[in-house]
Amino acid sequence: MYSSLISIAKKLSSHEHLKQLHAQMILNSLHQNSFWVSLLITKCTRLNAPSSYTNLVFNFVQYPTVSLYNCMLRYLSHLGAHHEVTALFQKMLRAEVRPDAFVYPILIKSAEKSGIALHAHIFKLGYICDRILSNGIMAMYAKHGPIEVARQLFDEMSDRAVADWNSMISGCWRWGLEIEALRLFDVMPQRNVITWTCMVTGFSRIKNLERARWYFDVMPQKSVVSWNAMLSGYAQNGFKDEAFKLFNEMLDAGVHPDDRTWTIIISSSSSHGDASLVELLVGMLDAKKVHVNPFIQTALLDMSAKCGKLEAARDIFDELGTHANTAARNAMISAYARVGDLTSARDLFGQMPERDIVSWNSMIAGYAQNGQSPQAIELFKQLIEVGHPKPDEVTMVSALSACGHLGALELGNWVVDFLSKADIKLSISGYNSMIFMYSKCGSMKDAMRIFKEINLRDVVSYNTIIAALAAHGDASEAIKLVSKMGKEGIKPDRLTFIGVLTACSHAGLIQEGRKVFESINCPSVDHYACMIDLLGRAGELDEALRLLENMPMEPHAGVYGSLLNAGRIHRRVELGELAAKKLFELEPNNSGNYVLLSNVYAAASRWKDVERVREYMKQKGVVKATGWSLAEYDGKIHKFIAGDRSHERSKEIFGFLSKLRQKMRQSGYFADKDCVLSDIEEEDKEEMVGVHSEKLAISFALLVSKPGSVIRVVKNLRIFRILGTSNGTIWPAYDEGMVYPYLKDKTTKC
DNA sequence: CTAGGGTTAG
Repeated sequence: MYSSLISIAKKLSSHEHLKQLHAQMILNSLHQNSFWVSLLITKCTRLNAPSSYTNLVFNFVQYPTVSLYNCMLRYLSHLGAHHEVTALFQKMLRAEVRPDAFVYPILIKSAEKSGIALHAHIFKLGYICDRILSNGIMAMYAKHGPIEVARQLFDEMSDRAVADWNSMISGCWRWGLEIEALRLFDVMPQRNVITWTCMVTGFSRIKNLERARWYFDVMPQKSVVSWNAMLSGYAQNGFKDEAFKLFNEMLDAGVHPDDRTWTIIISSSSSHGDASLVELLVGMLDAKKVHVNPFIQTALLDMSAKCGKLEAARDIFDELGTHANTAARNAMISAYARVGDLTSARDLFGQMPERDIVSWNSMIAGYAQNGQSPQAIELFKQLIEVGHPKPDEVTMVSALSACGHLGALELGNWVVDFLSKADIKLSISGYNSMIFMYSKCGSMKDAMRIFKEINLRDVVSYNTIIAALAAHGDASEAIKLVSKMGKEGIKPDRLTFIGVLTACSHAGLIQEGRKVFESINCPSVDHYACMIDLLGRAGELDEALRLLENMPMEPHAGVYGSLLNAGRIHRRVELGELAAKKLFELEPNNSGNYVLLSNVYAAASRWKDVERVREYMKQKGVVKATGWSLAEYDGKIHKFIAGDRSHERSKEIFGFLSKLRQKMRQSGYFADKDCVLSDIEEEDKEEMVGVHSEKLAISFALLVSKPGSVIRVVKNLRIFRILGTSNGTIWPAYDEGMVYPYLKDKTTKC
């Protein structure tokens, strides 16, 4: 009677088969039989059956035996449902089913993965003498800390098995006790493959690939796990070529890659973004008839997405169906975010049954990288409100970057404050994003402070601070830093030179700029654009033109843009026209170019030509991009669009603006053109085009400000600090450094 | 059913 059941059980390889078997069991009235249900649930574990189904099967049984409980606990633990493990264990105790020796290793493993302390207490009560259990408990402390407790248990052991040494060594590596791990390795009486593999992963983790490789090479035998460990070491540290080389060596050595090997290889080739590599790998998987599990599928999904094949990624995602775990969903979210489809990303994010920190980070970064900083910050605040999962460095990098793009210093300070209170450890990239935030918000002092405080800097740290100095026109400091980075053994890259050249340009340092330009090994188009900008701004327009004509590559829009701007500043209409002509070809829809050309004519008082450009724009259907400004007030960002009345206090703002103007006119006050509130003559034109966004922002700032408060209005590089309404003084915040030199000394009183 | 290796975010 059971033979047909056994034959079904043997070939179980899909969820469908599970259902078939269960149906047969019901037919044979075996769905109450602990033995058969155990068998089925063991299969469920292996095939990652959904918990809804497995729970159904389990709940059929009225009086489960100990071993059936064990199977179910193992299933839940495998699934990562550690709270359910605890619950089921308690249910088992309530049902007066006496736990046998097999249940504890399952519970310990679950406790180990989840760090649920409750379990540990249960075992400590009397199972410490069993060597497997004592190892389990020690391993738990080694993994989750405190490592000292693990050490104490280890020292108390009467006779230590290799497994105990291995757990302890692994724990030492995990908690950064490199020296102790090495010492234990040296003094232990016996070592096995696992011990050696521990050393390989240990050294990989601290990025010492050479020593990791040394242990890998000298180990007496290797298992697939050892190969995987070494491969993963290379992959995680960005040594893709070495990973591939080792993978080939592995195949040559006749070692069969397992599913984890494939996962590592696929994910490490993801960053290549090379479509042909996808085909190669998929071909290999086919040829070797590899069973593609959800891990491999997720890696494939991610790789397809990174090669720009969103459709293929979505296909894999749909194929995964119920097997799509959090990681797979996260991969899909970032795939959408990468192409800018934030709606789909957010939909998926909203539908997730469980969200881990990667889910939040993917979504927040998605917003931050697609120019939607307010949404990024909004989501970050939501995460803090929910309280879990705990934000990590990646979260903070995105949040800080969003604050930086908005110029929101108040928010930025809040994020930094949160970060230190939550005790989130930062690496170089975390500090770099802090430097970025401060410098974008105009707090050069803080940016410099962080830059000096961190003892490890990389090329990104330097590029960030140099770009900031460039924006402030502090060229001498920028040049100093380049030579400093040389002393620290950091090689300047493309972006470094762009930064220094920009700095020279803003400070008008032609000689220094020339020297820097000549020192660049193989200047790119961007470097030429910077150099032409530098020469052009400084008035050396003929030299700029010569440089342009002798470029070894085709100039891009940036190069002509620099020339056009130079033509405007120095009223060289013919150069401006030349540049504009090229720009209209290269970027026919960029309204900025048309505006710039009309400014060239305006600067030369050729009003007819100004009109002609405007006509030309209309004729071509080019719409001038709407201006916008931001004001940060009370931790919130207020956005103002030119001529727009959508702000909730719009009425008051417009009223305030007109009062302000009256006051200015009465006092006969007149300031020059760069002061936003001063260009009264433009008022009539505003009737047609709408009020400039910056005026709205500043009016708002003045309206809400209390004496002594600081309100920041940010647009491009201009930050206004409001000292109070009593005398209504505003000025560009050059005290914080964030202005071009030509804005200096432009203080307005209203 | 002790100890080593996997997917996703910057």
